[in-house]
Amino acid sequence: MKFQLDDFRQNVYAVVAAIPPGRVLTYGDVARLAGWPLHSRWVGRVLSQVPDNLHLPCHRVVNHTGRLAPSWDEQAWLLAAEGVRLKSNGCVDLNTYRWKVEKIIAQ
DNA sequence: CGACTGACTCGAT
DNA sequence: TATCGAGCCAGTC
Repeated sequence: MKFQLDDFRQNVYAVVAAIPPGRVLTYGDVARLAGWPLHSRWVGRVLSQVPDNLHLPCHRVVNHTGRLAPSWDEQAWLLAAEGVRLKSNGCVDLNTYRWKVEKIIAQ
């Protein structure tokens, strides 16, 4: 199956939209759930291009260490508003907030 | 065609 | 958790 950015993007949207409030996912998780485990980098690219009118909770997506996206200060604020407590170094506590899900998109 | 880039990840330290 | 290095993959120039 050839990689299609449009399909991938749709899956990413679906995955991100399904993240419950107060939980977070890593880019790798989103990529895996979207059906393309090796495209974690593409998740970041897609999320950076997601139109505002979709109102996706992309602030609930962080990298695998819990670090937030660079040059996006609003993310920390949004997370805090949902009760996600950041560690003093600005990282999300993945052990506490990482969303544990097997699979939400049928391939 | 090739080099570079990135909101990434993983293993070792 | 932090840092390093190597691997990753499609887009861009």
